[in-house]
Amino acid sequence: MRALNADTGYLLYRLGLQSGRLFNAILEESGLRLRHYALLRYLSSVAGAPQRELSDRLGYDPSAIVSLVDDLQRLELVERRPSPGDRRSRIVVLTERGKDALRDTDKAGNRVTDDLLGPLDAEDRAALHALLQRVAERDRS
Amino acid sequence: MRALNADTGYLLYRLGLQSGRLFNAILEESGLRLRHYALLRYLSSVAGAPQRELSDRLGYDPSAIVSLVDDLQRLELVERRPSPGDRRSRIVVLTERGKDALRDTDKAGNRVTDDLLGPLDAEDRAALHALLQRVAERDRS
DNA sequence: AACAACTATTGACGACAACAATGATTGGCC
DNA sequence: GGCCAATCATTGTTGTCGTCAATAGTTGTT
Repeated sequence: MRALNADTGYLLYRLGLQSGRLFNAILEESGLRLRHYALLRYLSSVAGAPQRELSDRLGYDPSAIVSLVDDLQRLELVERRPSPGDRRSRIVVLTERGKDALRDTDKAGNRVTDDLLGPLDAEDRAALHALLQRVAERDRS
Repeated sequence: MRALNADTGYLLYRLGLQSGRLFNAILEESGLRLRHYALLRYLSSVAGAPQRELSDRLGYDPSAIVSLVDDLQRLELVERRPSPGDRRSRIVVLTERGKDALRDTDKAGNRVTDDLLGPLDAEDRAALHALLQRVAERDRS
C-alpha cells in the first residue's frame, strides 16, 4: 500500500478499495453487500425513489437494481410501492426494519472508519470529511 | 452520488470508485487497467520485487499477479528475472519502456485528478493529499 | 388511433476476482 | 543424507459482476 509519490486520485482509489473491503467484511454477517448498503443509504436521504433514479444516482445498471431491491425486499428492509402518477414506475421506500438495519450498519461503519483513520486525530478527521464531502458534491445534478 | 450524511469511510469508498473509473478510462487507450498501473507504480518505488511481494503489498491474489505480469511483459514494460538466491522466486523489474509508460500515465493521472478535485483550490488539494497519505501509510509494514 | 419513448424486468455473454489444487524448490530436522 | 513441512509461481475452477440486447406494460405525442 505504500506508493509514496502517488497522486491524489490514485490515493483515493487505493483507500477507497481498502475502505470498501472493510465495509464488506462488516456487512457480510448481515447477508448484505456494499451495493445494498449504498442503496439503503441513498433511500434514507430521499424517502422513496423510483428504480430508475436509483440506477442513475448510484451508477448501477437498471438490471442490477432489480436484484438488489429483490434481495432487500426479501429481508423486508424495503418495499416496492406503485407510483401514484406513473404506473410504469415503482417507488422503493425503506421499511421501519430497513431504517433500523441502516442505523445498525452505520454504527458498524463508524467502527470501520475509526479503524481506517487510525493515525488521524478528531480535528484531522473533520477536515478530511469536509474535503471529501466537497469533492463528492461536485457532481450532484 | 449525494449521500450527504454518510460517514468518512463510505465517502472514501464512493470517491475511490469514481476515481478508479476515471483512471480506467485514461488507461484504456494504452491497453492497461488500474491493476497494471498499480503494479508499475509499486515497482517504480522499489526497483524490483518478487511476485509474492507484489501480491502482499498490492492486496491481489498471487494468481492475479501472474496474468498482470504476463500482460506487462507482453508489452515489454517489465521483465521477469531469476532471483539470485531463490530459484522458486522471480523478481519483476521495470524496463526502460516501462518507466517511460509510467511517466506518461502519471501525466494523464494528474489530469484526471485535476478534474476530480474540481471544487478544491491548491491549498485544499495539498491538505487533502497530506491527509490521505497519512492514512495510507498507516499500515506499511 | 398509431407510434415513439420510457419503466422495470429477464436473459445471455464476457470479464474478472476469489478460492482451491499442483509442480518445483527451499529449509529445517532427526 | 533423507524426509517433511512450508513457500513461490502457476493453472484451473467457480461464482459474481457489468454490459448489452430483448420484452411486456405504460405514457405522451401527433
